[in-house]
Amino acid sequence: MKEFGCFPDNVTYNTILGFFCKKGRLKEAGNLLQDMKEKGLMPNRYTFNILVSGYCKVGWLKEARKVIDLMVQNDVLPDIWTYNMLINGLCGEGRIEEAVKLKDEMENSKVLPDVVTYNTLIDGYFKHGSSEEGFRLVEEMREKGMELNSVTNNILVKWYCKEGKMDEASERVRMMEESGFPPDKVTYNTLINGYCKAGKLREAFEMMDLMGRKGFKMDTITLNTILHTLCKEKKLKEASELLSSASNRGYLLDEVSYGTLLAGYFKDGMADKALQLWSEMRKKEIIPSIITYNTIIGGLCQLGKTEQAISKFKELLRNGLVPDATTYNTIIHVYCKEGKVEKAFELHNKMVEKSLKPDVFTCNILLSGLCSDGMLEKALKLFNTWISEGKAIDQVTYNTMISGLCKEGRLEDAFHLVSEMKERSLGSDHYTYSSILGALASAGRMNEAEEFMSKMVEVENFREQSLQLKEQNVKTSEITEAYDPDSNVCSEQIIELCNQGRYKDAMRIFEASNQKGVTLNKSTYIVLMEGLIKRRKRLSKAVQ
DNA sequence: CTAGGGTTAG
Repeated sequence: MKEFGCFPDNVTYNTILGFFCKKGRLKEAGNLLQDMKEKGLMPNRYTFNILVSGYCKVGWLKEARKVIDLMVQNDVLPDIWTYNMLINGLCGEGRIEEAVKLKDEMENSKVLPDVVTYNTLIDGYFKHGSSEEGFRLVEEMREKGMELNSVTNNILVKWYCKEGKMDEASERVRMMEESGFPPDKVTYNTLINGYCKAGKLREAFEMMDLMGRKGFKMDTITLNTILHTLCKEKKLKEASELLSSASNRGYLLDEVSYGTLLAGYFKDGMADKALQLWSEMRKKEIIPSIITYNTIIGGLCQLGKTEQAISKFKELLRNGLVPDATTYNTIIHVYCKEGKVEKAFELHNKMVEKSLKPDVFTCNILLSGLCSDGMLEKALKLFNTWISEGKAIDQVTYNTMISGLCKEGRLEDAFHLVSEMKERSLGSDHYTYSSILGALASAGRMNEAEEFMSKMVEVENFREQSLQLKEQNVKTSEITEAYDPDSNVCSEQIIELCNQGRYKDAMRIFEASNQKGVTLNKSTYIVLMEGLIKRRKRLSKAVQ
């Protein structure tokens, strides 16, 4: 009896443990493990592996390694699952080199890498920008006589989609049809998402049709893809209708479905709808993941409801969820916005304490916080430390520093960063332009402003950018941007003056708005810059 | 108990 009672208990525990780990609810997982030990049940290979997977999922790799040590102590050797999960964890952190090293280590031990190992690494390389290495591993698989399975192919399809190479993606799918691994549900969902992201909605719907004809029923992920696309197109009403009709027609909705619409509402300034949806979701007992919590916290922060945001943060901790980098970044951001830079840094330290690595976002937020709080020197120091430590920085990092320097009138330093940016092949954009332009205008150096513009335009693909922004502007202008009246009035005036060819006057308004610290619409900068270029051409013609 | 599709932040 005892023996019989014991065995199913262990399995039961493992199953529930797996459920909690999958959902990122580590606190509950920990409690359960404790409970298990108290009942005198020994963790087995499954138990250990479940824990490794749980820790890897939330990025606690050190803890995952500790579990592995514990395994060895208990005479349970790590198996192919353990290795693959750890490799996946490393890839998720962008630590591909270490992951590959682990694969080599496996080869030396008796656990040989399998197709899962390769797929994990290939996807890791694709996700972190080294597609050549990814393809090299595909070659290595072939050399070893390993067959590419549908997961491998789906990884490739996804990569082509991400690169916007939809023709090559379809070609890959055609190859799959001839192989032993025909396209599956994931393949179709990947393609549908690819077409949606590329703005080719007609093709996306054709693909949904094809998916159905191939006998695959639309699932939650297909629905969520469409929901996301509708939200992106600002068709919130349609999205909301889809959500309720899908639910009525028996489709399963999950926390991602709700999270998607929630984010859509917040982005579109419909905060009350968002909050309403949140309580609707809670009523349906759909448990939000860390990402959904991030959405609501971000939304509340945007509304200036910091207290409520913090209370949601505490709530997620109580629910046993593990905050991720985004969670910390969001709260660090709101502290910076409120001028509580010290509190922001405290949280940054907490982040490090929890072995979460501050990323580009964290850096950018802190830099902008320091700059707008009049601590430019500190910002510069942080910026330089970040660079000397070889950490990743991006366009936004440079733009933040350039803007900070420009606001203090340190134009020469700003110019220096603009060229440094180019050296790192990070392109300038309208943020860069507007900072420099604004500083030059404030200093009354109009001629240089124009000169700077035409110089930039020669190098960057400015025209394309401006076309893109104009397109975006058509969409956003359909919805009233009511949140900043100052910004709208100034923007309209500037655009109107530019249309009349009165660029000098436009610059004057620009200068004034700049001094007041008013942020203009993206498109205003573009219109103004184009105007300045036209004027410059006109002047140079006149001289000739 | 591991790999591939959908959600978040500057």
